[in-house]
Amino acid sequence: MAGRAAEPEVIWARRERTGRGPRPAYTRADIAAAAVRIADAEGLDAVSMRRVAAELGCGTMSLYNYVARKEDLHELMVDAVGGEHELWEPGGDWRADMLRVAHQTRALMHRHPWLPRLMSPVYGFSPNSLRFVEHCLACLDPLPVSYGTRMELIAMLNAVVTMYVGNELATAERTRALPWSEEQENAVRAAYVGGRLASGAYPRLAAGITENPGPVDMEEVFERMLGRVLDGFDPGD
Amino acid sequence: MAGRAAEPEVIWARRERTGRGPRPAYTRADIAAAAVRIADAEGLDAVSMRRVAAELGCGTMSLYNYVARKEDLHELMVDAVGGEHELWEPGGDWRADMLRVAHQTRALMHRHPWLPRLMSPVYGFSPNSLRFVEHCLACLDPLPVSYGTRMELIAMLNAVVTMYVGNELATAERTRALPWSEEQENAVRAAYVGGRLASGAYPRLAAGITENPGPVDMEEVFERMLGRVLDGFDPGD
DNA sequence: TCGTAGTTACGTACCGCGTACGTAGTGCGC
DNA sequence: GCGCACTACGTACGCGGTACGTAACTACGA
Repeated sequence: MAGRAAEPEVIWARRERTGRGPRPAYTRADIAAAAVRIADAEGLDAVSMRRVAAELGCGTMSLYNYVARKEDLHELMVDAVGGEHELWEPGGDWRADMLRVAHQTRALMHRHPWLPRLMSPVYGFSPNSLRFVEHCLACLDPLPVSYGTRMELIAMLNAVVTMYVGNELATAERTRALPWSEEQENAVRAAYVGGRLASGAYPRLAAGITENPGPVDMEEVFERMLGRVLDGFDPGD
Repeated sequence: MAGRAAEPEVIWARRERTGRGPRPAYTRADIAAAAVRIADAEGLDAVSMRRVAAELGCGTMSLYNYVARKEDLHELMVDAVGGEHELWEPGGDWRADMLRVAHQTRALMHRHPWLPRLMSPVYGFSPNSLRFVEHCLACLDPLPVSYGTRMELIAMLNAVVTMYVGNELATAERTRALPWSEEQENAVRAAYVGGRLASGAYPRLAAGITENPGPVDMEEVFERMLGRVLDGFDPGD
């Protein structure tokens, strides 16, 4: 009957400073930066409330004055690195501009390998996310399709980039905690898959591997993928 | 100096029964089924080693005879529901067949809302995953492009479907643990975004919302997306 | 045939996690 | 200048993954 109201909390909807009481010792930016520093250096799993508090030099529970849940800390992190996106004046060639966006996103994720894991649709409303989408829309001004379609383009391009780079980085991020190296893990997996393919149960898969046994050029694949996504939206004038 | 070897462990590479010692009380299928049951009913976060062991009726640590890490349990889950994919004799129309694959995947994810979260590239080697990819390749037999390109098509389609359905389900899965409803959360977010848009800082975003204020038909969007992905690979003969 | 080695089963224990709660201190607004 | 809303943070709870030790059990080599 008593208890608390249990109203939905969206961190961006609450102003950072309320006026009353002692001035907070840290800003949201400070906290986000500390968390990002830890995640970059030690992986996302090292980002705990205690660890971030220690990094800041304050008590663990003090963090809860700034964020209601750990998840909000993640939102702060995503927004913070989203601010690293360089926004330029679109040049009129929407295809070139969107390619540049995609490459920038990929670079961002390489700088912060934990980012793909935190890329969630529900985080799409942070200040820097809004800015980013607005910038994409500006790049798409010359594209003669509805806003709805433009949004779909942006969503799809981001999804594909996130998935692609997530794949690129997954093993690396994963094996960070494990007692063996990425190469060892890959070797064991390759040996296992090789054995399965040799069983003859997957003829096409085997043929695919045979066709191109060497390591794939990931840059090339990425480029091709982007091209295909954009093709799907090109009215072809 | 002593310690253990610390060799990479891939669960699929080790046979289920070794012959020596008492016969195991459960099969991998039993364990996977128990975990899936819990995840379906109570969400992925309810799937803990203790909880799964309780569901099976055995001691917690007994599970570690079957899986080396909790992550392996996740692999078992993904593989188990992957077995629900219905594989048919491809009919010669690769486009229709791949659309059917995509719709089936989406249905699978709706049945198991935790699946998108576990869809990781490193899980791509389980028996049922291999079967699934082989089946997709069979569907693509009529498509006159290299195996490499076919693999890229499969990867991209799966990525897009996973992202799309993940978005669809994210809030639902997320708010399961929270003390307020999905509708309340959405309302608060919408109010916040409305306020930001009213600030005038994001004119194109605002225009986009104005253009289509009603709720979007997600089915339609899904269909359009699939079409675009496939278009990108259609040589057009 | 019979050890014995490789397994299974599982209780106990450790450490780290997110976070509820209570208390003390602080400074703006009335 | 009083009071209240806020900050700071120590303590504690319950739960998580899992290392480790022990006891029972069974297929295999001698």
